Amino acid sequence: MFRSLNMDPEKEDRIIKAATKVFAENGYQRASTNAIVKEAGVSKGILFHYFNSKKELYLTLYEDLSELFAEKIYNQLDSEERDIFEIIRGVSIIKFEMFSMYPDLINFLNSAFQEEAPEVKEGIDQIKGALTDSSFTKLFSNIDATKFREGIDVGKAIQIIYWTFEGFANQQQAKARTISVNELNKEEILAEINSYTELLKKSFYK
Amino acid sequence: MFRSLNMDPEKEDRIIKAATKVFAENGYQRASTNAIVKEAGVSKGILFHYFNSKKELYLTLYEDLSELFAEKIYNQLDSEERDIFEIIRGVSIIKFEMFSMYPDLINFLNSAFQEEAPEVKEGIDQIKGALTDSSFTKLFSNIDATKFREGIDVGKAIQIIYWTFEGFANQQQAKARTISVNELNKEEILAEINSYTELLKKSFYK
Amino acid sequence: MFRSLNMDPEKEDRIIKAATKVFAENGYQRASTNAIVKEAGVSKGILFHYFNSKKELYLTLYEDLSELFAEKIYNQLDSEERDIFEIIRGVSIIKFEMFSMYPDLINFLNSAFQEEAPEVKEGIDQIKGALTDSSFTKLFSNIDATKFREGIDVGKAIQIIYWTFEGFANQQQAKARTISVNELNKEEILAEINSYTELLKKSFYK
Amino acid sequence: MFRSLNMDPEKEDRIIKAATKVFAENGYQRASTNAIVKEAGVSKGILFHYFNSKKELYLTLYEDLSELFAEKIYNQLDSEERDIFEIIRGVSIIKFEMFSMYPDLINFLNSAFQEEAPEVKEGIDQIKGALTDSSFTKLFSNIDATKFREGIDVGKAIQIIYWTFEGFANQQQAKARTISVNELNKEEILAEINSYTELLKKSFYK
DNA sequence: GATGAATGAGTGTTCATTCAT
DNA sequence: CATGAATGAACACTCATTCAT
Repeated sequence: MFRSLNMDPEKEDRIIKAATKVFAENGYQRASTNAIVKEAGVSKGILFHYFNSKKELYLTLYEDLSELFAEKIYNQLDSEERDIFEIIRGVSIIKFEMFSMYPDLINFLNSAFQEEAPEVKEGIDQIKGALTDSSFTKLFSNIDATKFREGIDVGKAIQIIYWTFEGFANQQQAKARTISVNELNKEEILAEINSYTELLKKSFYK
Repeated sequence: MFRSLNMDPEKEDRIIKAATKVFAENGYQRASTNAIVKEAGVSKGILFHYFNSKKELYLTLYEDLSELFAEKIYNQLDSEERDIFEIIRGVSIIKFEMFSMYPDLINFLNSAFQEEAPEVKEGIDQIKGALTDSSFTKLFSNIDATKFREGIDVGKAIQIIYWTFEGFANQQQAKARTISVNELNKEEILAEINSYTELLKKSFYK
Repeated sequence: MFRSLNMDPEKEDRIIKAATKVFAENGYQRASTNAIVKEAGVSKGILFHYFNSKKELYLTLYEDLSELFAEKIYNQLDSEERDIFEIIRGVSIIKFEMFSMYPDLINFLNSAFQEEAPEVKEGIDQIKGALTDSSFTKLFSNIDATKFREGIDVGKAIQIIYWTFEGFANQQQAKARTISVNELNKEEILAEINSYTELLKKSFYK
Repeated sequence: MFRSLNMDPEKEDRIIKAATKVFAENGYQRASTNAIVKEAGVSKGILFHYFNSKKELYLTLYEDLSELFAEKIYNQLDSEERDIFEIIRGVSIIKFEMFSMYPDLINFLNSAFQEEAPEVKEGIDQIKGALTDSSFTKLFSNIDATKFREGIDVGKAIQIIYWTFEGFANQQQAKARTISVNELNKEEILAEINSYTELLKKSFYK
């Protein structure tokens, strides 16, 4: 997966993991290459030997993790599914599970989403654009419009649904900073996802 | 408005404007006090004479601009209005107009909203909390629930409406980075706000 | 006492006291004029109006407090006394009492004694020289040499006695940093002064 | 001796020497890292690469030079010697010779002895404590008390002897600031050390 | 006389990147 | 291939002194 010249795969992995963690925790600017090499237990030189600059490291990471994430979604999601709520719930659950398993990955992706540093902003947007075109819109392009009530602008309805789940996810993440996730509130969260789903279905569906 | 000891008001203004701009464009961390004093055309010393630290400058700015913004909202909004769509449309329009007049102010507030730098995060949250309690929730506390259809969870419906307009605003802002706002798309944007309003009303209201 | 041009005596006093304290606690270099004016509750300008520079403030202070101290010694000491032990014991006790009443004064004088900052070092030495010549050596110039045993170099013996009490004072001061002085150890200290006196008398006197 | 990771020993030496000199001449506070790197002819970065802060540089220096000094004393002193005058004369001579060879070292150690800067004071005391316990008191713990005259408090007598030589050393050092040491006064100084020794022996010994 | 706003060189420290080994 | 020593510009912040009011 990673475009290695001659990379020792174990060392590769250590750098990837360390960089993901450090970038996720600090954002692009605050993350120092020193912290990354220290966390990875490798030398300074090797980092710049493989990735030529901090920027390239970040963007490579972003691209690869985004792809990994998209693949996961693509593989685990029933591609025949045409009900938008089922699609979004599916995505939410996959995201939720990945967060339990690879919190750094999800945190990195989220922090990248709102990264402001000009050195990488453009690069992020380009990668995001490419990915969105190739896989993300696909997700929403096949929606079964016949389930919506007459007179409803389906495109806009989909946007509303999307923003709702996005807003909800942000809300949960904000909470998660103070309260640690455990089984108890996992149930609660899923229940609340269902409430929003029901409400939107009742409103938009026939 | 600004707690100046005896600041020359013109110099005060230059510092405020410069800091707002530089912070808005770079976020807390990347923004350098050097860039601010250069932009403002003042000496290094004077900045620290009035604001004791970069952190204090940022937080003072945030507090004052938030208040200014909240006041504007408070003054221009009909406080008798109990229809949530009218409230949110009002807020959106005020925001929109302020962005045309003081783009740095709005950009600063938005960037503060998602600021990650630990030096100021807590401070931002505190100020936000104080403001939200005193004025923002007030906005939504008085909603006329009788307009909603039977069986609809009004609290959740309000959240959806809020997230929708928030998502829309973000979308517009993202576009605005590449395309400059002009009269033409102002009309379009307002039209689209209306479309979303109609759609949500049709779905949630009796 | 202080060479005031037109100084408001009450303001004068506040500056003097504040400067003594701040210099005593921080030494010349670390003491900031800001801290002094803040402590004194006066404006920055007035400090530099009366004393033209930090250096002049320090040296003026040093000179005046030294004189004050020398005067106190001179007044309270029996000038007819020709026994060196009585003289030194007298000085020690006066110092000790002054420390209880004006700790900043004594602390300032002590810190000045070992001040390293080149801006003031020379000035201190000059003042010290002048004072020592005019009053301090006088103290020791009149010693009754006949009390010493035959064959003893009286000048050197006096030096030894002087260094002993100086060393003892430093030792006490070092202790005082951790333990606060109270009545109990005041007695102890005086007792120990007496022991050293006895020992030296037994050794040097006939 | 110095805990260098992989320091080029010649560069190491330059930094050490420069820092010793600059600290000795200015004390902790006034000594600037700029002055040190300039004196050493190295880059700013490298100083902080090896020593993480000015404080650490100072304390490392202090510890190493103290040890070096203690070792020298330990090695050159006859450990069987139980006559306090011989011990102290030995120490004085070693100190004197070291001052001729490494004046900065001795000056640094002396200035550290009376360093007031709060950033390093505690650290100095800790190191001093550790050293004193391990080696210095050892020097005085084995004194032959039988040489002292009857009725003399040996502990106090030792203190007097110690303070005398300390006072003498300070006096010489103060002089040395204005007059440079040369062979001529080396002889004089040793002669004077002998006079004080004789006087104290005559007074305290049987 | 009295104020405190204003200056700008100076401080300790950080950091991405390079390169001799 | 791999190391980590080395660089130096940039950073936030301080401070004695001046001067318009």
